[in-house]
Amino acid sequence: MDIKNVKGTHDIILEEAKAYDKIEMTMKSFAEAFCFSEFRTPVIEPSELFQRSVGESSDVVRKEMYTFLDKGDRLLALRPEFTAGIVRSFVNNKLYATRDLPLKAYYSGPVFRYERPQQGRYRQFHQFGVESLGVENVLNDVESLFLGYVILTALGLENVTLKINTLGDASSREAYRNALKGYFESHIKDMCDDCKVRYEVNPLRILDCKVPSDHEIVLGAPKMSDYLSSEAKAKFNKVLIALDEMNIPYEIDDTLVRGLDYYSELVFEYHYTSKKGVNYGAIGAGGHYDNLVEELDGPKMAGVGFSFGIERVYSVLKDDGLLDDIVDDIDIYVMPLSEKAKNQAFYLTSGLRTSGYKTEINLVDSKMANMFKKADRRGAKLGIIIGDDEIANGTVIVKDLAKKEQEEVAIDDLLDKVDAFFGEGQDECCCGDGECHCHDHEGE
RNA sequence: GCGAAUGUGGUGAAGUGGUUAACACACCUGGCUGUGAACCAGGCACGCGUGAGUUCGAUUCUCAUCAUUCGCCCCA
Repeated sequence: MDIKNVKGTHDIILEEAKAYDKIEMTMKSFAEAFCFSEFRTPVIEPSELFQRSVGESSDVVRKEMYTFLDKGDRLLALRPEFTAGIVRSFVNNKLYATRDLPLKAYYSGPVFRYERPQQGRYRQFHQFGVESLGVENVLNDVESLFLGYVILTALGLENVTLKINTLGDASSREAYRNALKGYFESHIKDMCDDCKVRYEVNPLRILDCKVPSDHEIVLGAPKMSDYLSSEAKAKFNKVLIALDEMNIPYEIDDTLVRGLDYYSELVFEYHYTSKKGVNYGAIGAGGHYDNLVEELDGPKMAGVGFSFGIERVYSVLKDDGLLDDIVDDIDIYVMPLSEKAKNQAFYLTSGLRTSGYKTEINLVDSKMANMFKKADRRGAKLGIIIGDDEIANGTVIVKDLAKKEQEEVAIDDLLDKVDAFFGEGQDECCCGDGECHCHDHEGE
């Protein structure tokens, strides 16, 4: 086939899909425990939504958005992130007036950015995240930050580095912005083209520049911390105290600015280096925003949130061997030995399936040896063999595939036999209803 | 947007300016017509990303193009 997946997209299939499911279930269950509620917002939104929220000066909007005209000449965009859509939904549905605040939402789904694909970077990728809207207490900032930390820990990641910084409140940023403008005024002519644009739209972002010659200049720039208002300092300190109290290790990184324009006050990133020493950079990030809700025509209220890149979390977990326990094994493999036996075996298989056993049947003509091979490949624990002799006797052969022991069982006794086999030596199913026998209920 | 590497079957891959494109794994068939191993005998790329050029002749050389992967920027 010469039709291939679109550049930068990837198929999440089979065992990988199973792993993604586990990751998302873990994230969701903790979000629920923190009393966040799920929001499912559209993949397509008016392009303007992101221009106003994420910001014209951000690379995400400037050059990475998937925008297009629909048949009604509306300029739409595939969402490059979730926050804008969540806030839009919050405002459209007037939740600020009808629900208790802060309104706490979580989300999970695909997002799109037109970038050059490479390690840990896709054009369609998946994010899980949360937003608290209408926050007044910095402890709500800490709540989100802590949730992200708890999730990563629960997934088994031990050496998460939490980097935090504060961008200050409006007056702090205004003062700092002016200071930066003043500092860079004499240097800007020697700096890269990106920085020239940043100088005009958002001088703060110049600090993020990685061009070596520019970096020299950046080193001499004024520091945010010197321009923080006393209120901003106090807020940031409250966060730090809370983190200390909760024994969450962090690093203050005063070069941390974030690429989306709506952040103010607290910003943070979760970094990770795998046990093999591969630095995956930020696997999740977030922060506080004072003006976004108002910017999108809602009341003046602050929000805070973070998001994880599921692909990156997956890579990190895989690299550290934390996904090795995920298997897609089946319970029972049914092997009919004749055309006539296939029918009988099929009815029997259907019965086992409705009883909750993951049962597969071989319906292609195969030699017995091949069927055993297939049973092994699928990880089946039990084999059921049925041939013309068994049909004549009203029995089947039930074989413990690991022990290679078998016995002939009357068809009427089959389910009891199977129940007995899977009942013993295994923990009681967490569903507790005695019906479900699958082994995949971790995280439910 | 910039830079680098790679492109041979189901998979991993070797290879050469010229007759049958190694080898291994997987898979299929038969030996063995009801039991998972092993063994034996066969089968499995009319094709070496695509297009053009050089040449008597190209999978092998040149150019272009596309794709993949990786790095930079930026980001999850």
